[in-house]
Amino acid sequence: MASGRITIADVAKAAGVSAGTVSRVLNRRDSEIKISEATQKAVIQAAERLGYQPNRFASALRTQQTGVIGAIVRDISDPFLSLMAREVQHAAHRRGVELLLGHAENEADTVQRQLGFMRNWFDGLLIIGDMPDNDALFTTLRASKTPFVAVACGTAANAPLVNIDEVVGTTRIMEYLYALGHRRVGFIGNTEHAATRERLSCFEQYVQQRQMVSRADYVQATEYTRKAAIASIQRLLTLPEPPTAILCTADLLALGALSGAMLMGWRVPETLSIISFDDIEEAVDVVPALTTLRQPVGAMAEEAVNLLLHLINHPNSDDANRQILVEPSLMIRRSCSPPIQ
Amino acid sequence: MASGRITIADVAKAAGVSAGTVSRVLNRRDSEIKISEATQKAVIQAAERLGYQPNRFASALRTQQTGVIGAIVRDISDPFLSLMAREVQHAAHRRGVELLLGHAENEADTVQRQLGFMRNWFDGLLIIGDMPDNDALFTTLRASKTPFVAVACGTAANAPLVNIDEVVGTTRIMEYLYALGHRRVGFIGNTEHAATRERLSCFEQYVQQRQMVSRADYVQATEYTRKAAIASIQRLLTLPEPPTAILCTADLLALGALSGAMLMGWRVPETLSIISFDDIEEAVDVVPALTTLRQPVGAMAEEAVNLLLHLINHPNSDDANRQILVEPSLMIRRSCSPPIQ
DNA sequence: ACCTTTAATGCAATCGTTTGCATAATATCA
DNA sequence: TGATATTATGCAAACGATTGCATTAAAGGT
Repeated sequence: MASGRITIADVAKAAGVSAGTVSRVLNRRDSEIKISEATQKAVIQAAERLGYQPNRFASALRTQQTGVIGAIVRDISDPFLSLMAREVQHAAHRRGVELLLGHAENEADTVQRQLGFMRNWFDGLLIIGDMPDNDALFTTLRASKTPFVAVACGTAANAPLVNIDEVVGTTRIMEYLYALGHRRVGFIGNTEHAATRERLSCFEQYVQQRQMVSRADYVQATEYTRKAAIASIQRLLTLPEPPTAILCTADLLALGALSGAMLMGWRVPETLSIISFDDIEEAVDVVPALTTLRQPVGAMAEEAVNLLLHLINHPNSDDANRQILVEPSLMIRRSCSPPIQ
Repeated sequence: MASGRITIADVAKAAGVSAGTVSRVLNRRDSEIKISEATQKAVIQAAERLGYQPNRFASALRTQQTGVIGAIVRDISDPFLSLMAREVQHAAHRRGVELLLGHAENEADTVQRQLGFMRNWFDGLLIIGDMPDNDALFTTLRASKTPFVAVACGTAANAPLVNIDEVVGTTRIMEYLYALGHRRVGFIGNTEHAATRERLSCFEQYVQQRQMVSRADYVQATEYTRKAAIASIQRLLTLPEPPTAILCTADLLALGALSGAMLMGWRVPETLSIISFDDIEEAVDVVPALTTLRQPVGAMAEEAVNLLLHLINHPNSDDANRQILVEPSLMIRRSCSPPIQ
């Protein structure tokens, strides 16, 4: 900790006032008890001169809050989630609060550990990405009265959340594919994630409604790794009647699918179209650039931080289950074209 | 914060002992003052039954330490650094201490902000990745007597650090390229990073020593983004006598270079070899899989945490400038082959 | 049986802030 | 000019854990 040695008492002495007064001038929220201009100057100068840094622990002990929020990220090295982590921190800074990140390793007991730890440290928590045992997590949080907001965990949870509108998003993708002429579409995603399940059900509904080709083996439930996506697409492409387009529920999977297809000698988009969700940085730089449904990460991060701050400051408001759905947008690039035959 | 209501006093009352005793049984380091078996049982049971969770702020206020360490990461959505962040947290957990992450946004003032904040909160700090103003940062840290370890910041800093041996690594790469027959090698890297400068100087030395083709425009100083790497390689490949192999100081840059080369119709490794540093997850899944110098992230993370913990527990030890260099290893995959002509 | 050692626990001060209440100083009014 | 309202500050009690010192109770020695 290396605590700066000088305390509020030192500043008080230097400024010739009492400790209470120092405290008041240093964090007076406007329209509170008045302090004369003269003492304000004196205190501030003294504090500056001595390089006073308040001891956050003493403060937290007394006030029961820390002014910092925590974010538990499912997997910090997932490109989409780390982007969200970055934006969320940025948004918090803009609002003048600190934010610290914890990585959950995508494992249930690590999540619990992080949770038990961070709950005591922070004024509120952001849950970023679908954890292994999402609902249990939310229940715990609610029970302990910890303010929290779930980000990018799907839209179904009974909790305050920020997410894209999955139905709108999936439909937009399917409409695009349909308009290009695709009737045989494969699906690759990790169905352990709530959001993926929502996308899948919307996908299936669309396929049925438009009377596209519906085959059970067109849907590949896979782990959320590039490697798994490679295996999945290889399975898809060796089917007797392979799909002409593949919908991946994340750019990460699409990148794997792309590698897998290339390894088998397919060409994207000439002989196979690939479309996905997220729009991570890499999506635009890879060859071919990915056509993907962009999640507006910056806007989502901002909404999430705002909502959390609101919940912290109004513990009993009726926004306790506010669900914020933001609109995604389709970034049309190079990985899709009309099917060949 | 949602502070669990019950305090040590409640536990004391329930167990029929004093608060001091409760404190002693709950965190007795072995071989200290003795407590009778009976009271130990009573206290532990009471604590369990009431679900007692110590208030970490009170504890920190009194003891001047928190039992958690912080890690400032240059850019949390950099694939290599986020891998390091993940491993570092894992290593800390194995050692029984908590670790929290902060993202520095790769900007000098955000670094300062994070620093001023985290210094007061944590027992020690890990600095992960080369920050814009590295040396100033270390000086500040040293001045404030904050225990810290620099990870993946190069080997030159006057600070306790963990890094690969850059000379060994770069030499290994160059020897491999030379053995394949390459004599015209391009270099892409962000020379604002200390590690990159070390690699560059080693690169130049090797080129000279082996009398390979040495041209100023073979060295492309670039930003650390895929996009910038694309631009760099395009410049390299339009040279009158373009290199036959490209050395990128990071896989991220290699991936950009790969895209750039493909866009211009070059084929890797058939007409151009690409080699790099890091070995991120994607390196093995991309097509062609990258030949790259692996940084043993897990081992580095473990060394870093161990060293930091040591510095925290022995503030005046003479390890204050311990430099730990670990050995990298070349992962030979598909992105390099002998030059064509 | 009394004195000394040892073992087990309680007491109370302390860490540095914040904040309700009391007080001193000044201004306002009759 | 004295009584009252107002303004600016000081005082001291929390917040919840840790820990040096004092104390009690039990054990050991002669």
